[in-house]
Amino acid sequence: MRHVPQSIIGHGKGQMNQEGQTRIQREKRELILEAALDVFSVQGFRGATIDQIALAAGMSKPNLLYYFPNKETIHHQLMERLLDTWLQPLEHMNPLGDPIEEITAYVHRKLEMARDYPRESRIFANEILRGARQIMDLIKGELKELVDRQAKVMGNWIEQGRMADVDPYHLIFSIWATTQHYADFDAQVRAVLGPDRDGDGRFDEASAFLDRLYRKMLTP
Amino acid sequence: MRHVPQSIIGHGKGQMNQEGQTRIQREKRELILEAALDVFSVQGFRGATIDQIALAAGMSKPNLLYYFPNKETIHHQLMERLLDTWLQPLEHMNPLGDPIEEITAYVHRKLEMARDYPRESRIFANEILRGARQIMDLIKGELKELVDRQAKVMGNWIEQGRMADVDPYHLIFSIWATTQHYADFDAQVRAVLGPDRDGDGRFDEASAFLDRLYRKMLTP
DNA sequence: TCAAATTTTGACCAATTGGAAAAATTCTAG
DNA sequence: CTAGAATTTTTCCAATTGGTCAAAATTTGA
Repeated sequence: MRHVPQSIIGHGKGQMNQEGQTRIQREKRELILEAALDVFSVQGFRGATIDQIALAAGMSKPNLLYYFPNKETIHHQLMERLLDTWLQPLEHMNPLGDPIEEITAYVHRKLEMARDYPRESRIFANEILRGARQIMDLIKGELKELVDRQAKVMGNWIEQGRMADVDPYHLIFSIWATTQHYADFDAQVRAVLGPDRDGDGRFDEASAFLDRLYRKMLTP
Repeated sequence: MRHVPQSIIGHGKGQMNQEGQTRIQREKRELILEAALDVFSVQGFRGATIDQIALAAGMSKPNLLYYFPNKETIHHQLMERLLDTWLQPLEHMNPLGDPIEEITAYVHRKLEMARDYPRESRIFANEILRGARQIMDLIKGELKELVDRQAKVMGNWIEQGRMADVDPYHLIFSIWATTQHYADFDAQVRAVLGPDRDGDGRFDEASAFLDRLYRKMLTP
């Protein structure tokens, strides 16, 4: 009989723990998602094959399909978990801090993420380019709520005359755009800057540039 | 015998014109590239099938393959032609004009392109996300040369104290990022702004926002 | 140790897809 | 009109790929 690992707790005289997952299941799922991150971020959803992911995870395709029912589920689950990481910097904006420092700090954190987690950035870019079909619920839910909340914080700052009067939503969009650009369009950035400025130097330059850009814009 | 439409001028007692293309060839190639733009911009390179493109162009798959030898060639040729359109706004920057007006005008033109030609923007985003394998030569050639040239123009403006001292390359990147964001990440932008601000209003808001952003940054 | 449960494997299948070959049809210059 | 060239259609194929299934191997709690 085919065994579905997502079985209910207490089913049979199982050897599962409280989470309904065995040790091996936890480890292998983790391994698969990590491999999927590698493959999806380079190949996109349609371009990635289950075989590639399985290979990257060091197992056979049927073995992988023992842990996830299909490709879409892998992708969706990966997305869900990445969104949290991805939004974290925005959560950390402190309403009690100085507006300009808070926002530029956010810019820097976001740029660091583009540098340190380019795979995550590219997977999102890919998914949203395609219309975000698989995560539209998350975007209209979790993500929108967070943005709405922080936009309100900025709105208050503006009312108090502590930062320039700019549309908070478009401000956030511009921060996303300018920072993620260095991950998503890396190939172009490198090609244009040339082999001279090849190391991670471009991120330092970008950091200085964006700092000036936003300080100037936000100063009332 | 299989006929290769790309035959040499003067071969046989052909009925071709000077360009080595018959009327039908010109029309059909055009039709195919337009259809390919539709399909590739939505599905990406791997996701698009020759069948889909053929259907969109109103012909059969083998018929399409009479005009283009394979999928890659269609994509590459489409890319080549789009790059010109895409770079045009940057060419129009006038070294003799006022720096701030020239650059903000560029921003506005670029934003209008994101609004009016989102398919083109998305195809590029997709290609560059994938490492730009198919157009790296164009990026390192045509595109880089244009950027280098305009970066030099900006460098002169900076030397003359007519605009703030910012890295021209990162300035250009930021303009690309912020404007194309509204085409490439359209799904997210719409979802976050909600159904209220649904029309083309977001582009007007973005236009005002970016105008302020760059005027403030560029003023010495 | 051992039996039940879990994990892995190997063989397999059906659908999709890129592309080839050749016959059939349609154009077009003279 | 007509012959040769260009275009379109029909048929087909091989590779890839998502996914299934049953049997074999391994792990685990008692």
